[in-house]
Amino acid sequence: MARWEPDARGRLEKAAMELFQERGYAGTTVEEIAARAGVTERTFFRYFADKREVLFSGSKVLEAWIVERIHSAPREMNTFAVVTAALEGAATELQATRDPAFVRARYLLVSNHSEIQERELIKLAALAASVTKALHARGVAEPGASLAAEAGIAVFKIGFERWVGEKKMGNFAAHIRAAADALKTVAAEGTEPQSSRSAPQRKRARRGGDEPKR
Amino acid sequence: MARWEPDARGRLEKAAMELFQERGYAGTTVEEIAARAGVTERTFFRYFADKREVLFSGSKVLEAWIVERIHSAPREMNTFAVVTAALEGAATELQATRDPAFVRARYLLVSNHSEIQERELIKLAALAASVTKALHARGVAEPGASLAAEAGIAVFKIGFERWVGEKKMGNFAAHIRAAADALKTVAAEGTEPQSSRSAPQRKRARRGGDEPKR
DNA sequence: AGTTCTATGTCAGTAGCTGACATCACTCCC
DNA sequence: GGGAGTGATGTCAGCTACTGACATAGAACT
Repeated sequence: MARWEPDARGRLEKAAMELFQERGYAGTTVEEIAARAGVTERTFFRYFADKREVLFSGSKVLEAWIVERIHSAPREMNTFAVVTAALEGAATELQATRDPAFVRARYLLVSNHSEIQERELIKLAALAASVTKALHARGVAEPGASLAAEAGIAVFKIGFERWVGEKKMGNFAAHIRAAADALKTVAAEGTEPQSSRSAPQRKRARRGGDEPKR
Repeated sequence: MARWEPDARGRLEKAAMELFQERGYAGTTVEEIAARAGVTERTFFRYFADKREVLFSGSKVLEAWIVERIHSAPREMNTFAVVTAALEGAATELQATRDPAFVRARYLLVSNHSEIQERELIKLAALAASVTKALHARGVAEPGASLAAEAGIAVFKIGFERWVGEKKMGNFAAHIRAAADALKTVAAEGTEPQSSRSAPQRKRARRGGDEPKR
């Protein structure tokens, strides 16, 4: 028999999520998390660099999903399409492998605690950097690669928020596609009347029924 | 005569920047900052919510510049143009009122310390939220408002990085304009071949001489 | 059987941050 | 002009996140 219960990391993550929901993030100490997981505080910090990090085990996986898809995208596909397709694929995979209730609970936790939100944002920034690098490997030049990556992250964020905001969480990838289309529309609006900045505003075209209400 | 030296806040900010550059962010304690500013640690925390916050007095000003410009933009102007114009205006104002050496020093500090970078990112996220709100006030609907705001922030970030990256920092607003144009190009690429995703990649058009080397 | 490995525990210490209360020049008001 | 605030600061005690150094005991290897 093993000397210790296996999967201390997993137990710590589970204990942390439970306690954060029971008592709030600030209201629970690392010592309490460790105790519930049956280890000491010191062990917690061997697995996680700090208290927040316990909530972010999934971010490396997400990044891998996206980057892989960019690398394996057909050569002729244009940059923004590659990015959005990769995001849609990752979204589908995420939805297939994660419990929606967990995803929503974690989202609420993050959006209610700026301390955690900061960490989330830097993870997304790291994701953008990885996407940029993957685009460079496809031969995409600067600043197009960075812009496509950052725009992609914006699309992901907004698509995610609208997905999680649904009463019954539907198709994540569809929300991403909708956000990408909306971004294209917004960006294109500014294209023609650029020199004389007084052309009448065009109405945005309504796309098919995937968009949430609101 | 006054009981205390005036502008404790300013002295703290100055002392902090100096010490962070001398000994690094992690290598300087709040106590040291306070001592150099001639106050106690407790007083530091009366002016700033935490150690990082001492570096972010400028972010409210920047936000105000941008939001004001959005509110006062002509009604007929289209959304993305409003945002980029506001960013360009704020960029010009920032460049006119801040010492480039300070801006660069602060940038290097932020980009070398993930702890500070997290704070920077959440300030930008708050900025995006304010831009979104200002666009709502113009009658822009969701998700276009959020997307335009997030895309604008991406443009600002990348324009800023490329500006600070220049040996001799030139025209900030021009970098923002270049980034905005590049984003439009990137987003437009994905427009036509959407249904059959195998159309040949088009070369991106090179714009005029404002773009930095790299 | 002995050695080494590895995940964990123990302990002491630093630094960020907070609440409670004290101080004292200045100001206001009767 | 004297007493009662007021407001920026100091003092102090304390919590918690986080770290380095060292100890321990099964497990695995030879």
